[in-house]
Amino acid sequence: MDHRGTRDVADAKVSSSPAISEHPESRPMRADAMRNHEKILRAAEEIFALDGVMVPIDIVAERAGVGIGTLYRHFPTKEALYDEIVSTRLRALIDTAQTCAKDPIALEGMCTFLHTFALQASEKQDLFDALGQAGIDIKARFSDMLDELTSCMDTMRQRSVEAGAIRDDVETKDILNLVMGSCHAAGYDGDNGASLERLVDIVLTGIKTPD
Amino acid sequence: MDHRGTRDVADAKVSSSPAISEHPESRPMRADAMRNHEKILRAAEEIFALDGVMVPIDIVAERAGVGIGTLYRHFPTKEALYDEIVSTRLRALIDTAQTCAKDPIALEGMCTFLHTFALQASEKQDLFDALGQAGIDIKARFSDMLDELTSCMDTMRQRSVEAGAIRDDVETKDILNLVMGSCHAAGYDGDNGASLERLVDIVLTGIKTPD
DNA sequence: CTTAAATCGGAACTACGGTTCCGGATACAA
DNA sequence: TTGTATCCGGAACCGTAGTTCCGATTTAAG
Repeated sequence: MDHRGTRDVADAKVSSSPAISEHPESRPMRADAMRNHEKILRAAEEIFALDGVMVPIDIVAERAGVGIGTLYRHFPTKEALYDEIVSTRLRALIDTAQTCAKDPIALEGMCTFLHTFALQASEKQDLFDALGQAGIDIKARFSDMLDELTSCMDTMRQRSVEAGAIRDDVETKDILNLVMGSCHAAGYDGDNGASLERLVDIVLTGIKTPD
Repeated sequence: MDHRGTRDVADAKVSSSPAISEHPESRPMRADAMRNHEKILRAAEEIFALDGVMVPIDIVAERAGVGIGTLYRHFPTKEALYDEIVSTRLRALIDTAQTCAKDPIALEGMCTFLHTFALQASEKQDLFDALGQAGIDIKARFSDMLDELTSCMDTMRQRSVEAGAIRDDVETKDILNLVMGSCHAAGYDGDNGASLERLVDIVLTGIKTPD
């Protein structure tokens, strides 16, 4: 026992160059605009991670050192901004999942992934929100990515079951929600990392086949 | 394995007689007023259970067949109404916990309680909200009851540990949050009961001492 | 039946968060 | 340097949810 890992993965930066690609014909975005776009993204990343989806939009603008109007020029909607951030994070998580799903030792991959997953969800409040809490509609927004993620996890689960490593009567989504519960537990104590690892291990113990 | 139970407990009715006790001197509450008080409480119970804390207050009034003004006459605040409902439910849960804490077989009591707890939290959305989600401030409102509940659970946990039945490195609050995670999982599928039992069992397996 | 106190109902007020709009400022090509 | 297309800022607007207020209605005592 002791499946730490958390690898390097899943801490990608939100980037993309809005200057180009939008309308290949027109002039590139003005320098100050690009700078602001970046500042907003940066601020949103920090604030959403800390306070989640519920934070008022003007807080983000303020933090970015930018007016509300400017923010809305770059992102037509609060949701649009939120999407940008969360989908990037989800994308990174999916990449991790895909890697883990290929681990020669199925259970090993599962453990690694769940720990990474838990860490990310507890560090990034927005991700956490998107993954479970909040409105159902928010979930719908990322449904395709969610499906992709779930399907990766299902691969891990199935392979582990076939290897006789975990119980065959547990659904993938159950595992996911159990881990989310762990995040919730660890989150509200300011209790960083330490206990989260332990909780995830409890869940893992629970889904393993009894020796 | 198969610790069902869910006993009879924990389904108490919200009651109390507002007519008396308020001002022992003054006249008793008018008949229609008492009827309305009751109707409001009844409606709130149903709606909060179904939709949680977030439901607009006028929905409750409407359901009770009463004007908003009337509702506010009886409960000066949305929170007041919410308090009434949730604290009654919490009280019932504490009673169950106290009973379970006395079970001669410590682990048995723990299992019974956790299943009851999970069932209640998943059936009564408001209880669920109060216990975890939502704002931290809501939690603060019931802090003394929460403490009482936690202390009961801690008794169970400690006795189980002493009996060598469960791991000694798990905190009470961890257990609670793990179970909440289960509720969350079961809740959003309209998946009633069946899978919830299974999830709680997973958690229980996870916290037991390896054979 | 009369009448005053208690209660009812819902329009209106308040606070808050998202979004729009437009006069003024800025970048940058000519 | 100048002109203009682009961008900035934040006041104002809108919808939503909680709460207050007061004229209309009802209870029940005399």
